[in-house]
Amino acid sequence: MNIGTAAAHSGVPAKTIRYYESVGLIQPADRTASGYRVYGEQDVETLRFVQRARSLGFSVEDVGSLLALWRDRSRTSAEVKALARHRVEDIDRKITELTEMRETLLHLMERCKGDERPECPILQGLAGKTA
Amino acid sequence: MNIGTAAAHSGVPAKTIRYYESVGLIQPADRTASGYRVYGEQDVETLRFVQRARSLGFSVEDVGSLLALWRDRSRTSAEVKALARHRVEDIDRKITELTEMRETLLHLMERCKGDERPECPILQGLAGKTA
DNA sequence: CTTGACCTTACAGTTACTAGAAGGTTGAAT
DNA sequence: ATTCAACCTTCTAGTAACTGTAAGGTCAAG
Repeated sequence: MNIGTAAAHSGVPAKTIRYYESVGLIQPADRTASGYRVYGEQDVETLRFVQRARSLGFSVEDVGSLLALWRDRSRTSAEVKALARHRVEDIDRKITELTEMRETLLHLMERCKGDERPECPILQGLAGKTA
Repeated sequence: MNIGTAAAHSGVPAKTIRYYESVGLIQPADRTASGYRVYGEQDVETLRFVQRARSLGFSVEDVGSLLALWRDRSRTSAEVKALARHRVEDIDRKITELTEMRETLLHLMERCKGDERPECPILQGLAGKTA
């Protein structure tokens, strides 16, 4: 199948597939005589794997490691679990950070009337005035 | 004061100050005869404002709007509050997304022994096998 | 044999900086 | 007067992970 079909089957845009190939995340596809990339079922599966891992927030580089582990029959499940654990820790850090931003913003908004008048504690807060 | 001092006082790195100037977020600074940028207290305050807004996750473009509102004596607090509300909504969406990623990952990890054996439900899950 | 959908490469743009290179300025110590 | 470090200047390029666009080749159908 051509790249467009592989894209439709895997959920990864054709452009992105080419990009992944260019950065070495996936193997270069075979080509027809005229230069078209050709994909098989196995390739589509790999693409789907990549897609799921990316959607869980693994970086392209992480996905590379995950793919290597996926293909390595001798790897231990501990290695994979460690990567997943790091990812969860990253996520936790981000959630904490976002939650703090949210609190601060809500706190500022609470005191802002949000009417036609110019007085705005939000801007005052951003300006650093404790007012 | 020179850019380094302004950087130290505002918490915005000198390089970043130049960058903000180059993209038009802040006004071009005055220059000495030899070309050094010169800053005053007011500039440092602006920089601090920018820094706080950025740390709350407003984009540089958003901060531009915020700065305009900050300087505009005739603006209504409703305008400012609307920007803040959008930002909170963005944050909420991100938190939801991250929480979902976290759940999925934890769910996969739960079933992975994480020992020396190769069996790994995490990889199977990423591969799309419901196993 | 032309049309339209598909494919190819290559380059620019996105966000918000950050690193590095090459060189000029300043102020203090020698 | 000179030297030295610490500052400043501009410019280019790199980061993550694509996405958009241009210019052009290919394929199957009518």
